[in-house]
Amino acid sequence: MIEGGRTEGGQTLLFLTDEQVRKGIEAMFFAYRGFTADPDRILADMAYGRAHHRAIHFIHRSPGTTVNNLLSILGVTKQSLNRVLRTLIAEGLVESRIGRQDKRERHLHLTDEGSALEQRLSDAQRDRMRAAYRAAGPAAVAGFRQVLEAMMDEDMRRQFDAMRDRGQ
Amino acid sequence: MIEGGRTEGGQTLLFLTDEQVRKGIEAMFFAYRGFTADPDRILADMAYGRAHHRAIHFIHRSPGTTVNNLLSILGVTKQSLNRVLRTLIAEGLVESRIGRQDKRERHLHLTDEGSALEQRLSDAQRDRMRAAYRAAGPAAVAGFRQVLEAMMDEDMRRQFDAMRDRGQ
DNA sequence: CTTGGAATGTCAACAAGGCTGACGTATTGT
DNA sequence: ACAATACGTCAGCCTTGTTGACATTCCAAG
Repeated sequence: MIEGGRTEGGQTLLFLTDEQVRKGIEAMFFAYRGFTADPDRILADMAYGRAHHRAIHFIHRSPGTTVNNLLSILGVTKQSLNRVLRTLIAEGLVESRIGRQDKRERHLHLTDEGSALEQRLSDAQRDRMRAAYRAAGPAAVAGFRQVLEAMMDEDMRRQFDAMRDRGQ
Repeated sequence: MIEGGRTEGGQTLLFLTDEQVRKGIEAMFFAYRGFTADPDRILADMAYGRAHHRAIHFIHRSPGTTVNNLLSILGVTKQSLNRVLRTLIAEGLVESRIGRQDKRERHLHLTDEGSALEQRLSDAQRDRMRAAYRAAGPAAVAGFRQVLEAMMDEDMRRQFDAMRDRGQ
């Protein structure tokens, strides 16, 4: 599928039909449902939702990140994030430490309990992703990542690349 | 990136590290934001949201589809869909025709006005997708689709494949 | 012909998680 | 001293999801 008559220059002619693109859109829609399904199931039993998952994920990813930083990564308002963060701090999953240089800043860390939940959630999500990766193979995964990156907004791609550099 | 020491058997060893998988998860998160950004911007000016877009998309895709059918594609409750559908019908974007064989069923169609909005929305979304496809190239697109399909739930994949067969 | 079940619609109530606007409090930099 | 920054919070609104209850209409089986 998604083949397309290569020209002599290595270009393709047929793979950009509206139908192909539309199928990509729908694949994205259905895949995202699968992508969030497992953590959602876990969170449904608790008082948390997808928003909590996202916060926990990125705090785990960047321990000590500030509220403002997290805000721009998640792309929500501080009021919205605060509501989530407040419950996570109250329940002892996240710790908020006052900055040492700049005391206005709050640096966010997962507690042991927070890390445990993060582990549970990302295990579920990673299992699915890993299975998909395994089924598709490394070449497909490389293509997958290329297309996703090309699909991001500029700002997002910058955020993403910044995290990638650190993560590697 | 996402390389990985091939063994003699054509298997790979290194591309399934937690870090690689985690990056895939984050790529999915950021890319989905980009994916929905353009239609969301258009809809923000109107009284509609993402739910309306989804309904319109799949009605366009499968004209005459029943409410139940749409329900299972979208994966929401009938009450939730009904609220969306009611406004779309009231505003004259969607037409609901009583079934000829089974008069309990309602067959959904876009009106001209509904088609016009669908066009506007999917043009925006397709432009981004098309740009991403073009930037990544056909091989990457094939991999992208493979991974997305592998990421879906069984039921979703069945839905998706059914639509693919018709769409081609 | 009656009756059970299926498909649909509708009302009500509620929750999550977005949003805006306004305001308060430290703290920092000019 | 004063403006700007980082953060928290209150109040209120919207969309979009949920459950539960109930009415209607129709098909199909007894």
